[in-house]
Amino acid sequence: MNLRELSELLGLSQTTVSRALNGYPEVSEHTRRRVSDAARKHNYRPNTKAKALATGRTMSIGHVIPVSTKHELVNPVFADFIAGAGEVYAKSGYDMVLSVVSDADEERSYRDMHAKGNVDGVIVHGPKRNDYRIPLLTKLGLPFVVHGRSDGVEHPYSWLDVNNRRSFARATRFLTDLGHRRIALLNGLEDMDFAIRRRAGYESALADAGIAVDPALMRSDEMTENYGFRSACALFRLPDPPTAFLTSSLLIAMGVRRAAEDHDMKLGRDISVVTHDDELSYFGNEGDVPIFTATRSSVREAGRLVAQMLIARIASADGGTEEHLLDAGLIVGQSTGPARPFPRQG
Amino acid sequence: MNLRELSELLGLSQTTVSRALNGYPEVSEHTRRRVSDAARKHNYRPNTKAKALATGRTMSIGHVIPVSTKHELVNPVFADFIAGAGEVYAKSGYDMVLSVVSDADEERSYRDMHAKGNVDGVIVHGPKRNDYRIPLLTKLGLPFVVHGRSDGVEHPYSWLDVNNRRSFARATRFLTDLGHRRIALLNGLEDMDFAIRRRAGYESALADAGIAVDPALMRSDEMTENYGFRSACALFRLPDPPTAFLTSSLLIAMGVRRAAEDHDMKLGRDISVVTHDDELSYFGNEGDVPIFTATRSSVREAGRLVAQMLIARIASADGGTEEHLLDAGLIVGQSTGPARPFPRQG
DNA sequence: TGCGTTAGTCAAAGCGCTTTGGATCGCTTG
DNA sequence: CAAGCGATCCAAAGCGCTTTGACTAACGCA
Repeated sequence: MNLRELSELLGLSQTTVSRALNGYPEVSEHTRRRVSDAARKHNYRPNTKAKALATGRTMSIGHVIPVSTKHELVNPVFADFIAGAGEVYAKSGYDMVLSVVSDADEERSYRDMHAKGNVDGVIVHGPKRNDYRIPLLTKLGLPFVVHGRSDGVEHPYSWLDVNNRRSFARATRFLTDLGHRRIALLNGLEDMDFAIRRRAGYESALADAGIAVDPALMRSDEMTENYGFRSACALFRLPDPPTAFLTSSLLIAMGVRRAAEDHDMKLGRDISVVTHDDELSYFGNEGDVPIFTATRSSVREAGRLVAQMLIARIASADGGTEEHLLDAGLIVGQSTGPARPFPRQG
Repeated sequence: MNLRELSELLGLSQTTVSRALNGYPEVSEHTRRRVSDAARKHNYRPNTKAKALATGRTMSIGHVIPVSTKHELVNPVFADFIAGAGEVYAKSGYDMVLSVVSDADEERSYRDMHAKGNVDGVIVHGPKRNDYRIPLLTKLGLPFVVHGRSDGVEHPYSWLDVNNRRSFARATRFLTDLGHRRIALLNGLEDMDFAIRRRAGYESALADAGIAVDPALMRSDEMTENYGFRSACALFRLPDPPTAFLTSSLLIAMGVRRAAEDHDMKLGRDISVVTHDDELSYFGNEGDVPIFTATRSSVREAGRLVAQMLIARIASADGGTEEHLLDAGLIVGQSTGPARPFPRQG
């Protein structure tokens, strides 16, 4: 059922039917009702491609999700981010188109999206420091919003981020207040903007507490459970091991927990862990007293907000940028306690 | 830069340029080269919408990912499945369009996709027993492939599944061989097809070992870490608690591990766990002797295969269906050992 | 009565591509 | 020499929608 058929069926012109359906005022209430009844009855939906071609708007938004070539890894927060964004898209009539792309092909992927014209805008995921995508997209004139920020980019752009620096400073401060002085930082890849900010927060809080930064306690890599496990095991073997860990994701924290338990240490008693928690739906670090003490910020909510920002930006192409800084709360759970000397084995 | 501009630039007709670019034979090698050089130079990409409208093919594939209204939960295996599928799409020039949809709106979502004509085919995720989507899509004539199967659907359709029944039978047998007789099953939601098959495998292996099925040891819910934790805690309180667990996802298994450790029990020594492992990239239940003994099958590889099947199906619309049953291997890890009496507290 | 105004409708152009159905040219063939 | 043919190329139609510009009928007003 297409517009022509529907209009013939009604004995009206395509113009009138189209206008009736799209809420234009130049059509009588009586006809409008007649048209929309018929449309509903025959389950008419305007053909997306034709509509897109005619209006120049595709009503779809691109997400380029990079797959690390090194580990073939997809960041698990995407699932929840996309759930949030998808919710908003569904309400606003947008489609979400995903390109899963090895990070080597990422730039071409953005260029193609623009040239092929199959999206009205894109969301930029996982910005690095001085991320090349921001000037690129600005130059192309493709509307975008960044989830995160990029230190080093001077010109204005729209972004939404959590206050990584502040929240990691708070978390560190929380640990030093508990008496910890050997605090390990298990961060994400060090070229990621968020990782840089988190480290800065950590270092500044250490400085405030008069503790020297020890590079031996700082690690960064892709945020897997195994990375947490291996790192913790290695750190336990140090002559002067840490009594607390600050980790950039729940997965890492779970790895630390596994390592601790393998060493017969209990979280919150023998060793403390604070993690960032994106509130992933299937993890559920919830409850009155959650498992992990955490800096918490819902990535799903971020998805919702970023999607709204982008839609607004597409609608009014006046180029005004918008910046949102979310505050991550510090939630105290079972994984932290006063510093204790490291329990030496044997 | 569009086709008209490019053809004017070259002093050729749009027809010729289009044919040159699409590899039709009616154009001389000399012109073809001239055209493709110019296209490359000006970074010309045919406009997707126009091409789609003209050809009737959108070159994109839909994935409807349902968000459980109950828990607002997105299955974390999607991220990896989509990574696999996306890889294939990228190679074949397809786009992936995602609809994140609360399961109440799911049916409408499929109907809309078909009526709006913005996808050439869809992939059906998470089939339940006798899933209504299969007859629906068949009726609509929208090409599809199911990831999983649906017991109760009679007419033929294309699917790819792992041998859930067999692999869970093997896993159960593995545990009974180790002397376990009280084996708990922590399954996914019981209306899911895979959950039904896994339970069937579990029950048949118990029967083979002459063990009566105890409903008190069987649970099913959405597969979160918390569900694993809470279930294990509850089961530990039984008068006759299980000595082993069979779980449907690594997340559940991690919950069980946490519960065990809270009860001062060690996996593989005091209690055994076998889990299904989708080889999610960020979990990495790897190594020579992985953490968990597991029935293992890569969901990313499944994504690749399903995508290929669908593309083939779209290309040759002759309606022949294809069925693939993958075998999940049983990998022995550190989480299993001979049965021991449950360590009573106090 | 004549004319401007307004509400309601329509025909046709255009979005950027593919594809059908010629057209042209240079050569070979009977 | 006329006809036929392959190799190239082109004009124009069509995909299904929106939107511009025009048209018609009805109405109010001087």
